[in-house]
Amino acid sequence: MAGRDSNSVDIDTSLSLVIDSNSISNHYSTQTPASDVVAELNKVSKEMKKMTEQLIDALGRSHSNEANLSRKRSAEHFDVVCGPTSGEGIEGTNIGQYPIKKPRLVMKPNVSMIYVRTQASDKSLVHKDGYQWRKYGQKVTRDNPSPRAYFKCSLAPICPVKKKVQRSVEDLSLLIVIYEGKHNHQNPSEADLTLTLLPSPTSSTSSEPSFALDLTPSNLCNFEAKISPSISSSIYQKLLVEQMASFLIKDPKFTAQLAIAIPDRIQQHASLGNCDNISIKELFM
DNA sequence: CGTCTTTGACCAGCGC
DNA sequence: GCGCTGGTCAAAGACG
Repeated sequence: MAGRDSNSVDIDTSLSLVIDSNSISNHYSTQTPASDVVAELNKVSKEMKKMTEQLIDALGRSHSNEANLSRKRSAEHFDVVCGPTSGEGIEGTNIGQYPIKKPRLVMKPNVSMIYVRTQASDKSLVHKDGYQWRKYGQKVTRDNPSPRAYFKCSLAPICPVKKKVQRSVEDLSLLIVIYEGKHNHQNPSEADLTLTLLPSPTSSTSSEPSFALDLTPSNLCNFEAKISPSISSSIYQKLLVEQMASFLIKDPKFTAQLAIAIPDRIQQHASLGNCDNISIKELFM
């Protein structure tokens, strides 16, 4: 995989789409009031929309430069496709004003890429995402002196997901993680993160409704789609949301604050007689 | 002893 | 057909 002459180059250099888990962790301190968390959620949702537009713009520019690409293996045609969007790819979409050339339209389904900021001193290619991986290879590629590590989901062959991890050639503290496929099982580390945001039959006696909020990344994609319906058809927004969500939901401080904030907001809506079938968007807007 | 990582060899796709 | 390159395999070693 050559970062220099694929779509990833523009993401890396001009957009700098990087999530720093440490900064998120510090940001949502346990001292943060619930109302501040709600305000932050609003802010984050707006930023996500803005970043999505920037990403689409950057990718569009990279597509416009594709005619200058040197020879490339078809397998090297990088696919920025997120999550369970099998068959969607970029095919058939027209990102902004930039046309997409046909030869690059052969996309692998269920391929996504994330950037992870790590300690610059950390030379390992370990990226902890909650799933268990088995390393099956490592290779130094032509365009990057840093080795690329190949991982399979530890549940293989039941789970066909693979991931490739490599340090950015331009920023050694940046880890590029490319996922291929979709897990057909639950993330072990997320299994206990499921709160309740659906009307519960057992809560009928209480004035405070019980809810179930599924905080798995796939569902947060839906959450984001509600936030910005104008670009909900974009496949790239899922990439952004999954990346952000995966960090947010793994931060115990953030989830704790969210657990406090949600019932608080629900109660506010309930007091306005407005608690049936409430969406996340309505809850925080 | 079982599991995981390392690493050289091998294979397949692509351009020339 | 050949060389280059990325991806995968599998034996050997490390580790708990």
